[in-house]
Amino acid sequence: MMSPEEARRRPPTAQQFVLGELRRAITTGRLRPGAPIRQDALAEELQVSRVPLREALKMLEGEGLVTYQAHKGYCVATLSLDDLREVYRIRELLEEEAVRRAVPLLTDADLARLDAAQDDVERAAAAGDVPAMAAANRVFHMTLFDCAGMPRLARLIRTLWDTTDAYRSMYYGDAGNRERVIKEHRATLDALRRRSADEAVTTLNVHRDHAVAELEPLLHA
Amino acid sequence: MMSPEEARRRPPTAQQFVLGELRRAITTGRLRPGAPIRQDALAEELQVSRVPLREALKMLEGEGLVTYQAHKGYCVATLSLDDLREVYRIRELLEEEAVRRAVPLLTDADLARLDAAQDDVERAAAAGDVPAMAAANRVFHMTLFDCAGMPRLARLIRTLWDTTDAYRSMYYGDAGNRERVIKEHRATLDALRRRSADEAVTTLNVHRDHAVAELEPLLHA
DNA sequence: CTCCCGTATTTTGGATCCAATATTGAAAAT
DNA sequence: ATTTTCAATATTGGATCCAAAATACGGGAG
Repeated sequence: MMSPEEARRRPPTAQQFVLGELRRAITTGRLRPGAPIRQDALAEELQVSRVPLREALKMLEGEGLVTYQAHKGYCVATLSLDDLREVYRIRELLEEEAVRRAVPLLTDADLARLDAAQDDVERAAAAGDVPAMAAANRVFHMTLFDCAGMPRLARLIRTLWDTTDAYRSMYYGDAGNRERVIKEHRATLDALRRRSADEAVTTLNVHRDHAVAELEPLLHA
Repeated sequence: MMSPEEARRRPPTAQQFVLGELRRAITTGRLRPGAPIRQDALAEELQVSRVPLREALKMLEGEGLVTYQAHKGYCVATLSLDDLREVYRIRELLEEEAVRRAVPLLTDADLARLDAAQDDVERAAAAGDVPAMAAANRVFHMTLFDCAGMPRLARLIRTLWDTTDAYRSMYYGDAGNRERVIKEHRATLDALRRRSADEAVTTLNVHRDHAVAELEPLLHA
């Protein structure tokens, strides 16, 4: 038997539940990049059979979060340096488009939501809560991208973020990085309030470049 | 028992076999956009159980080729006019990047492969073989994109092509379109041989715009 | 005649079971 | 000691079976 609140949150199918759990486990780093995924053990841990687990894994394979070899199984995907640079380059292209489309459509309500998201980021940073900050940061950016009114574009960007989330958490471990992120967000918000797409794009590009510069060394380990 | 040739072609797992078959069925239009997918019937038709079929469907869901609703099942995805424009806009961004990266890296062997691909396109066009022309056209473009040395970018572009393939086949039904495609490919090849990224990008943009202009009316049906 | 409700049927979701493949380890041959 | 082979084990792949949900259908009330 499940408690009502639990039942409300839990997705209506086991595959969706497992998908969410797996995504979290990978993007938070609880499942390390490169680690093989033992279906039996994972299924038991999540209290489901292997069937919905395998469906969830196929989904993640499509998104590039796990790799698959026939008859050998799934592994958490690893990122090479080239992969990292490629992902960030593609993000640059897609996110610029999203921002340029979003800026003329921004409503006051949108700006308020962005402010609220930024507050969450700053609160998490002040508390030194790294996972919370990573989550809030993501909400901040996705809120903006969603304003572009291009759902497929937003989805692509999301999956690109997913592939590097496991590494991004490390980035927020550093207090200096946390502070810089906040400043850069404020600059972005400022540009958005002034409806300057060019400036918003520029500040976000700088923001991204800082992240990739910090991330690169971590990939050699 | 399987014949040796058949065994060699057929993927090592049923899920991969089904994935290929489904992809073909959807992109060639044998499974119509919007059509619900009856798992039992399809599984029997492909001579497999529902388990590998469902794994393949999850993969296609991730790529956006089918839609899924819990407890209701899968349908072949349909494209709205907005979807079409969005997909082509994203393609424009990503393909421009791919071409600009590819041009300085193009070897004579690459150009020879592109020429060969173009020959296939023209042969299929002369024969009036629409599916063959669609396939050859795809090979032509992907050959170029693969030269960029950005595998993730190429994969993204491929999945974007997949989502519109079902409609693109109609495009080649028209003889005028077939002829124009050939001309535009030749212009592109010319630009590539002269190592002019700008011109290649321009011709490909024109090429794409023609396609989307022809495709738009078809989406109202 | 229309609408609503309850039952029958279809279809999907998931668990278990068996088969096929890969991996591991130990014994034997060089 | 090293390598090779083969058997034992672990793990994945797939088929069948059962449960749960949605859809379709038919009867009754208004």
